[in-house]
Amino acid sequence: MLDARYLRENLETVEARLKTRGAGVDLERFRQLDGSRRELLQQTETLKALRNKVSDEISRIKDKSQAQERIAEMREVSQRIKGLDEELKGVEEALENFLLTVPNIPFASTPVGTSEADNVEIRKWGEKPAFDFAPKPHWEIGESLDILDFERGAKLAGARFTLYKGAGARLERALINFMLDLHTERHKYLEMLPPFMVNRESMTGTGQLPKFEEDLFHMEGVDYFLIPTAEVPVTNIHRGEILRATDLPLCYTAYTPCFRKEAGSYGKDTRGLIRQHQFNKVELVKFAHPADSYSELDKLLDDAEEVLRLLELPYRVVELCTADLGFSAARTFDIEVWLPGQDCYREISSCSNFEDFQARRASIRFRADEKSKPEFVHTLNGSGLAVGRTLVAILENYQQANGSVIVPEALRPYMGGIEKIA
RNA sequence: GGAGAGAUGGCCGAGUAGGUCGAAGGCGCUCGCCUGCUAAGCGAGUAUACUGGGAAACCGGUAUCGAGGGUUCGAAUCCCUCUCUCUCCGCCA
Repeated sequence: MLDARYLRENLETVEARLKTRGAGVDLERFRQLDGSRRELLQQTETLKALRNKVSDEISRIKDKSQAQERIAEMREVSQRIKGLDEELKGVEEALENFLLTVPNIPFASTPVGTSEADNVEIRKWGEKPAFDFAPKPHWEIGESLDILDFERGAKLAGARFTLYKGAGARLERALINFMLDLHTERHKYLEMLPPFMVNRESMTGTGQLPKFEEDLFHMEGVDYFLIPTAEVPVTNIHRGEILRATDLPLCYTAYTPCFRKEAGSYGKDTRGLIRQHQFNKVELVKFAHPADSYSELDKLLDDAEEVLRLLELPYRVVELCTADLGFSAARTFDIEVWLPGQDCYREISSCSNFEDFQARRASIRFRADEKSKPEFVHTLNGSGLAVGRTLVAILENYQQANGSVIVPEALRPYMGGIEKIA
């Protein structure tokens, strides 16, 4: 959520910068709502001040029969206050609802673009493997090794669900543990294991609601949502809190499954593990001092890249252009891993700085020092990494001519020492 | 699922025959003084949001005692609904 005061004072600038995202925002509506809010506020508060003053006087009068006239007056004042408050409430709700649907302002240097084609490649790492045979896509490898069962996944739940079997299940689990160990032991993140369902407030805090409810699985009977990413519960850990500046940055990592409806992606990535309703992810989340948030973003990105470097999987980093930026993000770098079976790079991590956008929604603040006023922290997060897609990358990059798959060396301790899935 | 108890400021904890309560007291913390031996004493300060004025320092107004609604001139205090926490019973990995 953007700061109403900042918006009020910089309406044109904000409007121009939001336009680069491609979504037009009618800030005139804001101007109207904000104006009438302040007008109503002044009216009702003036009356309340009067009422408080007279009520105080009444309390001093011993003989209440002497106060009847003023009581009658105040009765009327109270009625007017009630009316104004009701009107004000309506305006404030409308204003709040409006502000909750306005996306974040892109970072100053974010490349301006009109589609994902305008994303900018920042760097590449690793050598694409050379094959003396035609590399297969992971769904073929997985099925012929009998470690991924798409048909039975569909039988159990439906399309976009997969059953992992044997070495496939173990590989997924090994990856989760490998990533968590790396981030906790080497990168010094604190591990969290949060609820996989959250309430409406949490979803609003990170920006999934109110705008994107159709992407979420909602429980029947209770107002809970399945989390689409650990970002939601982990960022909301400090919702409504005031943190100590000396504790920043707070760096958390969490493994969770993620649940997404993938509405609007019919026919897209229908084969294999790329786009599932349920997938595993290890997430990195930071709460940072505003002055440090962009250097923290660089570090977070590097922490995520480290997973691929250790697994020796080729990848590239791209910076998202204004049109491709997520609703809450100010700046985002995607890590894309090389998938030889599909002859393309695919997103495996998305690392963003949300600046104070989520912090304002969720009221996550810090005090620079004892005396100063609380300020909003900057929140950041990134996948470190999407586990299913990492498994995909391993299958495709480490596949052999005979159909087997070599286990990356860094992963072998997590796989009971086995070197090959055959 | 059944029965009961509770939710006050950073923490602890007063405050229910409605007014002088943004809220006693203590702890903690900050600043100053004193003292001097590793601690104590004294004084002052110490919530947040919105909003009006001001260049600013700052001054004023309103709201907030779990959340929302009601009664009343006036509610932390009375009434209703909800949420959460705790205890006991049942069930259960």
